[in-house]
Amino acid sequence: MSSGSNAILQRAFFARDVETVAPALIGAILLVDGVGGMIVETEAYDSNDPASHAYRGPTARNASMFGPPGHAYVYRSYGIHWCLNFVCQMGSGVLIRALEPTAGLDRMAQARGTDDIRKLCSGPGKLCAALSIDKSFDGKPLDQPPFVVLAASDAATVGIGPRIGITRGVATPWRFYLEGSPFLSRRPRSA
DNA sequence: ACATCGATGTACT
DNA sequence: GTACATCGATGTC
Repeated sequence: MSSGSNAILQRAFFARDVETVAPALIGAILLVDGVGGMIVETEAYDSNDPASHAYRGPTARNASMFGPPGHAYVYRSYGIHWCLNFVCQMGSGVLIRALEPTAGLDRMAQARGTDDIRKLCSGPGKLCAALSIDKSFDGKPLDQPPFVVLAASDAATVGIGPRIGITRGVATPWRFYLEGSPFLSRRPRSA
């Protein structure tokens, strides 16, 4: 299948503006301890963006967003779920919202309590549960174990739309997804 | 199809 | 006290 070599994405890949990195991650592979799949949905957040945790500057929670690019920013959402971001240039990050599961399906099913492949990783909280990602992963480099992030092997058809679940910055269309994928957190509005 | 609700850490007013 | 980058369950049209 892969026409390319599925190169490991290094720090330089992430050290760009999120508006560029977020769509470039569609079709990339994310594994944590060998469990994961293909990234099919992302959102971009930068420090000028009122929807971003980084908007009001560094705090204890968002410190990783102001650290070096190519690292993880993991935060707790609504007091319950964990969510994973890839840190890009200073104070910006890409929220990983959905995966198409390809590796370690049995371990994901156990962690999520369902066998339904479409429900394993179809949302930012779900995929962290499926991959057993928690706060202990915050600040870890993405180009070293337990993370593996591989470049997309084929050009993806990337859809663009408004971000989900925010109340500010709603006009900025920074949600990116693999067109037609059945593994998204929500179905995009059809044209 | 949509609306509402409960679970609750972290940051804000 | 209120809001929130969520999810799953429950209720209604």
